[in-house]
Amino acid sequence: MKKRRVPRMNEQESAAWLGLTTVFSLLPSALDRQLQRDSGLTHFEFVVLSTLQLSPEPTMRMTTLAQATDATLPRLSHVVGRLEKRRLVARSTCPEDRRATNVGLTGDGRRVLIRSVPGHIATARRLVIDALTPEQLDALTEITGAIGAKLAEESGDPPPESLSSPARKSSGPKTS
Amino acid sequence: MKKRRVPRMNEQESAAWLGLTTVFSLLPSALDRQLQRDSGLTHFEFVVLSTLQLSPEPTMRMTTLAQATDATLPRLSHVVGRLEKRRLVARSTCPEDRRATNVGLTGDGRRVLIRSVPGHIATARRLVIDALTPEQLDALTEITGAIGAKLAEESGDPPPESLSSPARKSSGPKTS
DNA sequence: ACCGTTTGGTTGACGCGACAAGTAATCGGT
DNA sequence: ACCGATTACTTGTCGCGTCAACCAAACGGT
Repeated sequence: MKKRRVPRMNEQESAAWLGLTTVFSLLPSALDRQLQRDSGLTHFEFVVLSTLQLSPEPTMRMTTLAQATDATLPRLSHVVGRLEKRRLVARSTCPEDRRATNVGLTGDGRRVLIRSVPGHIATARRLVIDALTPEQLDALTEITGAIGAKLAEESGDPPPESLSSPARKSSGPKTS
Repeated sequence: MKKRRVPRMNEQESAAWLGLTTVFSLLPSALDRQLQRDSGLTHFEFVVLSTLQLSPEPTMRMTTLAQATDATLPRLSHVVGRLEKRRLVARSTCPEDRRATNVGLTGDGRRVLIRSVPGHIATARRLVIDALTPEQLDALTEITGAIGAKLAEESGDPPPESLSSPARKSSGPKTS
C-alpha cells in the first residue's frame, strides 16, 4: 500500500471536476433520448451506422468496426445482430478469410441514418455548440484532446512514439 | 415535420464535438473500472455514499438523495437495496412521515468510502486534472457550466425565473 | 500432412438502469 | 369521518453491455 499523497483538490480543480461529472451524467442520456425518440436508434447504433456510411469500402470487418467505434467485439456483435434483424445492416462471411464477417449498410439502413442525422446535429447544436463561444469550442477541442491522450496512454499503448521507449508504465513525459 | 435547417457543422464545431463524444465514451468506463477494481464500488455507488457523508444530517430521504445524485427513484432504490445488503448503508422508516425512508451511512460504509477516496481522486487527477493547464481548468468549468445550463433548461424547468410562468408542459418557448 | 496456437467472431449468463405498475401512508375536500 | 388524489417508495420486467466460454478458420512449426 503506497500512500501516494493525493490529498484533495483545490477549489479550481474541484469546480472543473464537478462540472465534468455533472455533464457526464446528464448529456449522454439526453442525447440517447432524443435519438431514440426521433429515430428509434441508440446513440451507439447511430455511431455504428455512421461509421459504416463514412467508410470508403461498402463493407467493414467486425473487428475494424469495433475499433472505429470504441466497442468490444461482443457488444458490436449483439448490436449488429439486432440491426440485422431490423434490416438496417447485412452480414456476410468474408470470402478471403472465412473466419471474418463483413458488415454493410442496407438501403433501409442508409435511409434511416440519413433521416436521423439532422435531428441529432440539431440536438448537439442546441445542447453544446450553441452554448459555447468559438473560443470555448477551441478550448474544448484541446481539453478533450488532452484527456483523450491520457486515456489512450492509460489503457493500451500510447499511440505516439511507442517504438522509442519500450513500455514504460508510469512517468509523465509532460511534452506540453 | 419542420425542417429546421441545421445544415452541418463547420470544422471547428465538429472537432469539438468529436472530442467530446470520444471522451464521453471512454472516461466514465475508465473511472468505473478503477473504482470497481480498487474498492468494489460503482461510480454511482461512490456518489451515493459521498453524498450521504457530505450531508449535514446523519440520514437523508430517498427523494432528496435521488435529486442530489441525479438518479431516478427506482434506480436509487435498487442501489440502496444492494448497499444495504452489504451493510454499507441502513434504511429506516421516517417516524414523522411513515411513507418516507431515511438512508444513512453505517460505520462500514463510512470506512469503505474513506478508503476509496484517495484512489479515486488520484485517478481523476491522473486522467483529467494533470492533463490540463490551469487556464484549461477554468475554461472547462465555464464550458461544463454552460452545457449544464442548457441541459437544465432542456429537461425540467429552467432554474432561473421558474416562478414567473406556471408549469407549462409542452410548447417551445423558443427564446433563441 | 498434422496438431497446437492464434485469430475472428458468436453465444449465454449475469448485473445494472429504465419504465411501468403496484403498495402504503398522507393530504384535502365535503 | 370518509374517500379520492397525491406522495414516497418498492417491485417486476425488459434491454443493453460485460465477461467468460465457446466454435471455427487460418497459421506455423516439425
